[in-house]
Amino acid sequence: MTDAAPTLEDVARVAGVSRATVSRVINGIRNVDTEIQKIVRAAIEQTGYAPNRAARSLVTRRTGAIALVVSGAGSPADQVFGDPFFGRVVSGVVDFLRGHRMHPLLMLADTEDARADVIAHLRQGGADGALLVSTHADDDLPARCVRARLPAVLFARPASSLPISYVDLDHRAGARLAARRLLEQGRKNLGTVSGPLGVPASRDRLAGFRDVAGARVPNEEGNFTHESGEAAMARLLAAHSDLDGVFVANDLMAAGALGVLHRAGARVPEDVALVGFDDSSPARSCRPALTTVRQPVEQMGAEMARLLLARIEDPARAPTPVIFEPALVVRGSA
Amino acid sequence: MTDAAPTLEDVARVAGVSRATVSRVINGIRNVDTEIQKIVRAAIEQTGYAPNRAARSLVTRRTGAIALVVSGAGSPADQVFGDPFFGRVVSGVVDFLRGHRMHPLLMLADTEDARADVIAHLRQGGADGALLVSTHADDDLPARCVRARLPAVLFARPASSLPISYVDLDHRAGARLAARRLLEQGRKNLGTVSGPLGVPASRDRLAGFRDVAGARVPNEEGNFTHESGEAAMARLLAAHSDLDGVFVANDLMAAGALGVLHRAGARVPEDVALVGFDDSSPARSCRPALTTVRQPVEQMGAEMARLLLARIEDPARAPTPVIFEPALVVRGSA
DNA sequence: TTGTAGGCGTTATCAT
DNA sequence: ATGATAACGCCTACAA
Repeated sequence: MTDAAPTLEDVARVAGVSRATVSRVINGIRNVDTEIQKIVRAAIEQTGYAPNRAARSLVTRRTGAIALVVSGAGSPADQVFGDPFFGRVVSGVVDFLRGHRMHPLLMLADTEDARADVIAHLRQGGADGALLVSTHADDDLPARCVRARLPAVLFARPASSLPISYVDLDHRAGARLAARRLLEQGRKNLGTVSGPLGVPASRDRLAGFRDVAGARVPNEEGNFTHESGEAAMARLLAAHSDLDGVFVANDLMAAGALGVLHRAGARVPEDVALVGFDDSSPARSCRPALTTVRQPVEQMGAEMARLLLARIEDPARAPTPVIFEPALVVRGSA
Repeated sequence: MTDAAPTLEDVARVAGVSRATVSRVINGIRNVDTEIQKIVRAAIEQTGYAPNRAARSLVTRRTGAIALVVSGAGSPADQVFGDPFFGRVVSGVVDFLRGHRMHPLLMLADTEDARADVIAHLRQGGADGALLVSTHADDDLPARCVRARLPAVLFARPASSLPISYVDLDHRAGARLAARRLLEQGRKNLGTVSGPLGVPASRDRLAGFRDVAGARVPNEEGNFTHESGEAAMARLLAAHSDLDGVFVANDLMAAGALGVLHRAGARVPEDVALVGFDDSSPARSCRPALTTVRQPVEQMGAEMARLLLARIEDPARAPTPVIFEPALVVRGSA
């Protein structure tokens, strides 16, 4: 048993044909005699041949990989990958990609060095394109991809207008759903806990809620973590003891808020109705389970991948935004 | 502006030197005149040159990528990537890899086709090696990697002995820690909720708990999900109403158990002390926060990556198991 | 339908 | 210290 991996040449020799013919068989190109196909396949089997990806990429200029980048200054690895939200994005992406025999290359772009590395990697042809999930609105990676003409698709609309495809949710409409639910349940004294107001999605959700609930409903700002949800809810409760309906801008914070209400002796939903956002796993595991606004994250991830592959296929393709509609999921909390 | 990416040749022409010299500068090989280095760097800057990864891989036989495989029959994408545990593994792996300018290629091997794809990908040189995280004990991917002589490292000891490196936790010792804590708190009537007994880690944790708490302590089997924790706790409570100390084999289930106890009117820790396992995010967000057995998952992920790179560097390297020690983290629940 | 031959962009081995 | 030059393994006109 020699150690060098068999090449097209070896297979061709065993099959008694030329390299070109073997290549054709492997790439499923017609115009190859059925009988010869059999012989070639047998030779492939016998030699244990596996095409060399690097050699193939060199000529096809495709790698079969795309970068899945979590971008934004200072987002510690453990915080990002631990977030159930990101897990859902990944899940949707992987699920779509597998059907196309492609795989995502995970990259964390939390420092300038790391961002430069992402760009370099793409420019070197280390991946055919990039899926960008920014954690901060002022992330400059999208613009750098555009400038370098690298195929890329974003999760969430870019802060400044850019010729680039992205997927997003109609956050504002989602928050309106939450407000209406609370109103329909007869709640009179509403309040809300928003996400960090630096990110567009947070602002949109707050705006949507106020569209329906009134521009003056009190808000406390959180940062999407469980702890911040507890803290914000506590502040809200301290300032407005008569609250009977609360919209919390994501489920993780809502779970925290639920605990605070509980310990304050308020029954949910009897005394205070609570609506979350995302429909992520915490929403299902809370007791009572959360009534929440569903964001089809997996689908959004899949769509991102679809847009990217289309763009890779046709570089001239015009950038497209795809906006998803939220839906209210009614459970026990409101 | 032409469209073809500049090559070594282009840079060489601009700098007025040979391709070889440019290559040397790029790869940081000594024996290059300082003055010429400057000229070459300027030419690189001017041309906007970026080395072609495929061409480089073709000769170096390295890709700079490793496969991070979640393996095991039928583990739906959303369940896997949503698991905070997997997020921690990824986090540790990415963190270590970035220092070595390498990136993980995410692959889900939940069907035979997908597993074959993983092997094929590696054999084709699509990645330099694989990190395998199996969800089932009877996963055959590790054996297939060994057979194909593909560098691989496992998370958790393989079911059947295999010449392959792996990282693992001393689960049994961890469970003993939990049992001792409960005993020290003066608890007399202990019970436990185990993970699925098909997986070695679950069996080890149960065995460890019984080492200290007694071979006959009642157990109810769960499957590591929140819901299964609720169900198992409910069964345990129904059969043993006098329980005053419970060890639940992971935090997710423990969070479920906590809710069940709560609704059953049992105060934690006053009436029933509860100890979890993992020290994952739910442990911190529960109220009371969970006393739990910490598993240094991020470190374990990093070590996996370290072992793999060492093996890639030196294919003759002997397989090594690395076992981590658990630690008790005391919070409010026990 | 099949074979021939050139080229993809690097690295690495030689001379010089 | 630098420059030719030969691989690396594959795809793809083009020719037959």
